[in-house]
Amino acid sequence: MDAENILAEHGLRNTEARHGVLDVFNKYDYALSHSDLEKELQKYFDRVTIYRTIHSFLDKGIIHKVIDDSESAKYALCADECSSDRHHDNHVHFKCAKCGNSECLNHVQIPSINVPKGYLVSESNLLIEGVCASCN
Amino acid sequence: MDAENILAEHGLRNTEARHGVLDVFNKYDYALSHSDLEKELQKYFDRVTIYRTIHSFLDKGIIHKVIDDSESAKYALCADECSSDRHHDNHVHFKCAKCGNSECLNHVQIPSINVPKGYLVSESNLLIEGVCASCN
DNA sequence: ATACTTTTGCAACTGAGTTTCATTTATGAG
DNA sequence: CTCATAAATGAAACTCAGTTGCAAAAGTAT
Ligand SMILES: [Mn+2]
Ligand SMILES: [Mn+2]
Ligand SMILES: [Zn+2]
Ligand SMILES: [Zn+2]
Repeated sequence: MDAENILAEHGLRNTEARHGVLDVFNKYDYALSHSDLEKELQKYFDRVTIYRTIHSFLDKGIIHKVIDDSESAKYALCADECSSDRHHDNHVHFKCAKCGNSECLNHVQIPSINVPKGYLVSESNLLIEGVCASCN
Repeated sequence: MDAENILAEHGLRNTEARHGVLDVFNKYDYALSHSDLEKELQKYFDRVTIYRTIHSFLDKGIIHKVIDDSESAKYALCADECSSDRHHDNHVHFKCAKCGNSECLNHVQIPSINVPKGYLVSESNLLIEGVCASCN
């Protein structure tokens, strides 16, 4: 799906900054931080605009946060039909110790876990660290 | 085990700051951030000392990092015999949406996951979000 | 084309974490 | 116990991620 349609379907105005950010996400197959985006886009857009774009994409279900022990937050495109109302990003994330990239293992589901009595689960987040297929 | 022994066993000098930080960790049953520690200890020690204490405890295997989608890092005491050489913190972490606390579910192991061909796993980190037993 | 609303740029700000260096403290040898 | 040495601490300054307020610019519907 092209950038214009993605924006329209999630109720966002079609602006150059959003288009540009989407293009960068499509260009890489691993999760990107604000500074990754800024490296490619700072000639065109202000850093605050990039932060705000990340927020609206998160909010509308265009991207999801990839939790990672690194200092700064990373984000990746949602694979399925996520929306403001509901994210279905129930897959495992993999962080490579060699290249440092974190990627979505979209086809590896997070197993359900038995928690102790009294606890209620709403969502899970699983990060696996190791060496990725490209670096191995 | 008392603070002095914990420090000695991990090859750290017995100082007031380290003793104080250990006491705060023992006082709470959930993971603490630097600012949580600072709230209790700022009258006695400099904030930089608290940062450095966290680093040496991490390094020596006295505490481990609790990964969490929150802005700042959190840490918890290691339950088993962890050391510089080896951490055995293979348990699930639980973050409560109500109270905001993250705790170690020390008795809930992270299951092993089948990753795609070509990937090598070295460690896993599982965060479950929901409502904790106290808030439920 | 116009009016209205959202988005953007810019500057200033906050908060987490780090670095440097001089001073103080813990520890082990004598 | 005293002293020498290495390690730990405090203080100030700094870096980097992320946020806020506000005026200007751009998108959208009529
Ligand atoms: Mn993902
Ligand atoms: Mn833990
Ligand atoms: Zn890799
Ligand atoms: Zn709770």
